[in-house]
Parts: sequence; C-alpha cells; structure tokens
Amino acid sequence: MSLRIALLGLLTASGPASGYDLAKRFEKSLNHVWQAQHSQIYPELVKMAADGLVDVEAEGARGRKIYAVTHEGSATLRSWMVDHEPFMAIRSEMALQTFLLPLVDHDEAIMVMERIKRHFAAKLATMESIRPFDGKPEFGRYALQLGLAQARAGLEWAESVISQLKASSR
Amino acid sequence: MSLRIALLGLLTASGPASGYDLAKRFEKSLNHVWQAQHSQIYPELVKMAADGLVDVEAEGARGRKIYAVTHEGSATLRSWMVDHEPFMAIRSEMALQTFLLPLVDHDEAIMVMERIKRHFAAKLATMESIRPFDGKPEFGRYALQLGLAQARAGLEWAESVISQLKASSR
DNA sequence: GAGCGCATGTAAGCTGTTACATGATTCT
DNA sequence: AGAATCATGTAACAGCTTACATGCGCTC
Repeated sequence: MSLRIALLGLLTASGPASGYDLAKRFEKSLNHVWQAQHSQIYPELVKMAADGLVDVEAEGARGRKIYAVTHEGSATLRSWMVDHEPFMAIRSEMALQTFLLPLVDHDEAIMVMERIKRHFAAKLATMESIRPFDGKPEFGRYALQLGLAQARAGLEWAESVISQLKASSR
Repeated sequence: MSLRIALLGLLTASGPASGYDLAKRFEKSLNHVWQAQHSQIYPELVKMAADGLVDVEAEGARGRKIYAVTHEGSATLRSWMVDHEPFMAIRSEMALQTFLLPLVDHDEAIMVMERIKRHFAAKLATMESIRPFDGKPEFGRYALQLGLAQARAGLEWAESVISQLKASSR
C-alpha cells in the first residue's frame, strides 16, 4: 500500500514521470523516509494503472512511459493522508545489537557503540546536506526536521551509553 | 537473519524456552526493537535446529519442545554482535505522511500532526512503563534509553510542527 | 463434559531484495 | 566502433502478516 502512496505523492508533488524518474526521485528526496528499487516500481506502476490510480500520459523513446495521477489516484492519496492511522513496525538491527550488548565483553561493547555512534553521525551529516526538495520545497520539509531530530537524539544517546560503559569499567 | 539473532539472544539472555515462550518474550521485552509472530518463530526454530544453532533440550506435554543455544549458536550470535554492521532501512508511514503534508489543507494538516503527536506520546508512555527485562535486567537497558530518547525527540518535533503550522495560517 | 486458554503448527499472499537480461542512446 | 550510461523489465528468493487448523490440559 505505502509504495503506491509514495509514488502517488511523488507524481503529485513534482509532476508526471516515468518509472526511471520515480526511482531517481526516491533516491534524491524520499530515501530517509521510504525506499524502493526500480524492480519494485515498474510492476507497481503497471498495477496502479490497472487499478485506475495513474495513467500513461505519453510514451517516449525506448518504451518510456510517462505516468500521471488520475482523479481516483488523487482521491486515494488524500484519503490515506487524512484517514490512515500510520503504523510503524520497528525492526532495527541497531537497537537489537544494543539490546543484546551485555553478551559481549566490555571493550567489544564500546567498539559496537562507537560504530553505532558513527552511524548516527553519518546520518546526521547526510541529512544536514539535503536541500528540501527539487520539486516544491514545502514537501519533505517537516520530514527532514524529524530525521534531523531523531539523528541528533540518537547521537547523544550513543555518546551517553559510551560514557556509561566507560564509567562502569572501574 | 535478524530473527535468528533475536531468538538466539532471548535464549541466551533468559535461558532455554519453547516457541510459545519466545513469542511471549518478544511481546514483553523486545517489541520496541523487533517483532515476530509465532507463525514465524516455529518454523525458524526448526531451521535453526537443522543448522545446528539450537537444539531440543527437552520435550514436554503436547509436543512442547524446549530449545537451547548450542556452542555454534553462541558463536554465531557473538560474531553478529561484533562484526555485523547494523543496517536500518527506514520505512515509516508516519514520516511519509509528514513528507506529503502539503497535499492536504491547513486544518487537515494540523489534525494529521495531532494524531502523530498522540502516537509519540502513547509510545513514550508505554516505554516509560517498561521494566528493564524479566530475565537479566542488563539486557534491553540501553535499547530502552534509545527508544525513550527517540520518542521524546519525536514528541517535541510534532509539537514544533504544529506550532509552525498554526503560525503560518496567519 | 463443556468451555477456555495453552500451545503448536501450516498455507496463502504481499512486500521487498538481489540478480539476471536486454536493448537504446550518447559520448569519445 | 566501442564503452558507458540510460531505461525497462523479469525471476528467484527471503521475510513477514493474516488466516486457518488442530489438539491438549485445566477449571468449573
């Protein structure tokens, strides 16, 4: 479901596009929120066209199809935004490593946490370098603020765990 | 892969257990980090036994099998902890709704964000009520700190977006 | 002995990843 | 002409969810 929404959202936010374009827009603007490979996007667009959410507006060279959102697609998107209670299943390998931290000994634990800290620092740096959005800049703005806040919180937390570990060695 | 690790971790942290027990331990202690249903756990334990990571220590009433971690299982777990670079693909419906917030009009946007704020508040409340761990309390401690930090950051962010939205109405 | 909760499993279907395959266009 | 990159697609597999199915053991 959410892949459809993301595709409808991108088509709405920055206009009709091909599967290839959409894959690039995912990489450029949406990848801190949702990811999709072209191998998932192409068949999904075909299904969405079959369901009347998008249609092929134009066909270019080498079978390139430009998709545009239909009225029904817009309605689906709007109703998901307003009515859908967002669900987030958390499956974080990082948190799992942290949960199980007492399994490894003290020095290894510090190394694990240093790696996690670097992870958050890198994520923070990446997000600080993101320009809001190539299409309309309103899109993505708040999501970016969330990513930044979460990354900062994670970084501070990692530092705090490292000092807790270091303090407990004595 | 990570499901195996989570199961090995739980078996190590609080001792041999059946599939049913493990499903309950997931619910009780690990669910802010990883989730798994019994329908996923039972077959995975069978595969893990075939791979020599666990073995059946005892069999009880109605086919109840008690699994225990083998040496090979311990080694696998340890090496994952130390060597595995944690990977976290973020797919957050919540962040997606936020990304696409400009699609809906002003009052609706505020309602969407109020819902998200309630979500973070509820998550924070849930996590504040979690006792560290029923087995050894060292486990899960830092992961819980992370969850709390992320939830607090999310809550503050949601509040900030709501005031940005309210300020921009005038 | 009837009902409820315990406990284990299977099956179908969806989502997502990785790898394979292919042809068109552009650049040098 | 050859190489790189653009562009689209398919196939196989892994992971997860939801629903179905079944039987045991305890309590009233």
